[in-house]
Amino acid sequence: MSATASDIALAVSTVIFALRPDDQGGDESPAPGVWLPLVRRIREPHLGRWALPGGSVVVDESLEAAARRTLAETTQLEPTYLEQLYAFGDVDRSPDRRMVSIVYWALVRPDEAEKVSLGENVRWFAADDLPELAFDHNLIVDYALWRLRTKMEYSRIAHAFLGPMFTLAELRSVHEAVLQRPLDPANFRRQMESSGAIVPTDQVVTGGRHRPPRLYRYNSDIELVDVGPLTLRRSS
Amino acid sequence: MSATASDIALAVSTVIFALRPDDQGGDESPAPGVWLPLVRRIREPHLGRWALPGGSVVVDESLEAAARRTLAETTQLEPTYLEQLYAFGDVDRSPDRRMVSIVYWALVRPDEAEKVSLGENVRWFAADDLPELAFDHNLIVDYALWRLRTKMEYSRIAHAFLGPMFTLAELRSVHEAVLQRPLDPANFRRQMESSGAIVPTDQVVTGGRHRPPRLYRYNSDIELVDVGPLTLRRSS
DNA sequence: CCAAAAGTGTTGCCTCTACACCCATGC
DNA sequence: GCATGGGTGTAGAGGCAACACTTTTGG
Repeated sequence: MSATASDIALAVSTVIFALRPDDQGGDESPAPGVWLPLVRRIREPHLGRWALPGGSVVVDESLEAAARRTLAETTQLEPTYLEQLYAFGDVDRSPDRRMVSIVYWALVRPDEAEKVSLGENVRWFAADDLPELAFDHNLIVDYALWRLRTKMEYSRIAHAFLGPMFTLAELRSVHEAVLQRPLDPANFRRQMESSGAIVPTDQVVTGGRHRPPRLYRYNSDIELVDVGPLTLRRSS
Repeated sequence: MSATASDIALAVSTVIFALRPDDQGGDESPAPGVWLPLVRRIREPHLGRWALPGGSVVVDESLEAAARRTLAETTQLEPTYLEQLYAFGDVDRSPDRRMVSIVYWALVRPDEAEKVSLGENVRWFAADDLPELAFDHNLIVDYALWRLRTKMEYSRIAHAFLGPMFTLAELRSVHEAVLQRPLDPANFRRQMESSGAIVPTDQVVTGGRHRPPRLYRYNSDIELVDVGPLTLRRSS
């Protein structure tokens, strides 16, 4: 009950999602799946196990800044989307000392994902085929996946996996990869168009073996209204 | 970057909602509104201002347990519903030292709400007519209100404001108070019945000036599937 | 009987889904 | 021409809002 500092360690961790082909050396165009990078622990507890990237919060940075910093330090990633997930603080979640983790979840584009410096201690894993992770990180990833899938259905976060311009087929394949089921191209098109979330450009993609698809851009005016009043915090 | 303890104070706070008549001494049956109890700060910073109930986390209790304990200590309330809201950790949210607050939000029944020991330092406030609160607590309440209203539309949390048995009119008045708009009794009945969330009992309420309404009970089998995989944590 | 709230029926609108069909390009 | 994915049209099912209507009580 000290008024100046606590005996509880405060950390941030981040679940970063990217879309990658499920079979990297196999077929020419396999359906993409959800992957995430993990880092190997180089100290006890859980030495050698894979864990979410993260670290301690420095006293003069916000929680979100801490998430971005530790993410860059461990994986060199700069996410296009970053949102708080949950604060995990059960008493026994770390074997050696009491630890409270503020967990964020993030999305990165495939080209950004390539910048991850792979090595002995950083690797990509398919989100639905993880080993036993350190601490309660399996539970955390499950929750983050649930949030990703839930939010993909009612919100417009799919563009965070893509570049500034994209075809409707690309956007649809993002949804299909996350939701793990095929979507009707015709209905998907109408839903996206009527939502006002995307804006057609006057450019098309040539070079395919078929009719050239139109390129779209995200409509930044119609911003997602699904974070509630917390978006106001950015302006203050 | 110490590995044992941080210079960051860790606290929990809770936004507790209850339904109360908006005009307490006025008309015979005014439409109820959303109220919350606040405590007056008895030390700096923000001495004298109203603030959310809360306190420090003890090293051997979970975050949720800390929320329940501090809530009981300051207001004697034991909520029927308690869920984590958000972790607030901006650098400048407390003027004297760095503080990270894990905020919960809770619902209590009106009869429970009466147990609050009112006095100089604890008072109920209408949620849409608050004074300037300590720290960033106005923002926090706004966010909690948004979550309450959003969740009321897709989830079944309204019963947390009621006792074990209730009429459809009572359940509807809870929705109307939270959503601040009238609902069609006929359509509301069908939505609730078809959702399977409520079970009719064989009891009715007599004594009114009209046809006696049937009493309903909540169906605990169909539990809310809207918290995701985190509900599994309770069993572990 | 009358007032008032409980409870039921019905209609029309809107959205989503499934699927048929046309369009534009490379080969 | 033909294969392929881009893009449009459309009929049926289901959900929801609005509102008319019947039922059951107290006075």
